[in-house]
Amino acid sequence: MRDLIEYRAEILKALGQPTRLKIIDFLRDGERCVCEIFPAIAEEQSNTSRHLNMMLSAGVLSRRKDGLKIYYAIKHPEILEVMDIVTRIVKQDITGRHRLLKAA
Amino acid sequence: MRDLIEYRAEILKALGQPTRLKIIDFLRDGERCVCEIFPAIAEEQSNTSRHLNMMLSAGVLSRRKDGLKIYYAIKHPEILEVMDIVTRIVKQDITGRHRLLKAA
DNA sequence: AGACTATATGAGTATATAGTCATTCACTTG
DNA sequence: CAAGTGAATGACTATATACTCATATAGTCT
Repeated sequence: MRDLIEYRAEILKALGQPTRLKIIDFLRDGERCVCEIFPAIAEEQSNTSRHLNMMLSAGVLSRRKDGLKIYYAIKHPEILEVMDIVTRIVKQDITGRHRLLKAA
Repeated sequence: MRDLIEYRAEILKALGQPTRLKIIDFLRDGERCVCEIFPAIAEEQSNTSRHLNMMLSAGVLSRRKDGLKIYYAIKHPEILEVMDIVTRIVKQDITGRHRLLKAA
């Protein structure tokens, strides 16, 4: 049970970085190869590759080879649920801050 | 909209660390003061304080003063939903790995 | 085999993070 | 106001992270 915490942390950490979030957002509609991903998020190929690998070993993404290309996809649909919930929290908090700013 | 990503990443990063996960787990039943939290998770008071502050500014926790004591609580119930989903993913993945190990 | 394309990796750098120990700050109460 | 308690912070260390540039690897096609 000790590792459950580590494992959960690994997944959440994998999601908690802007470049990786951009990747997740881009993969929302389905699998994509690296050659599509790195231009879409405007990052270097090598940097993108490292982030993809990191998310793969965290259990967030899956990988499929097809000839020269390697396709990554979001491994669990629940990941998208998580993202949606977090987006909801953020939006709530932002409107909350506006309210505070107006009050000040 | 640029900041939405940063904000989401901040929240997820705040959740993606074992010590902080222990805190979240401990706060599941409601607010607790620092003096209850750090013994419960077996971490130093100062380290605990830093993590609490970090999660506070990430928008994950809320804080309430009462005399000498400071009570922290999970700010959004959705955070717990996120934790539940991630736990589900982990358990799925672990049974998946067992299957793989047995097959090997 | 040789040229080509897609992805991964080595090496390096700059910055961030988690943690510790000692101290300070904030508040309460005698 | 002095003593005491609970929480935050300064200073430091060790490690991890994100990123870049250059190179290596793996697969394809002629």
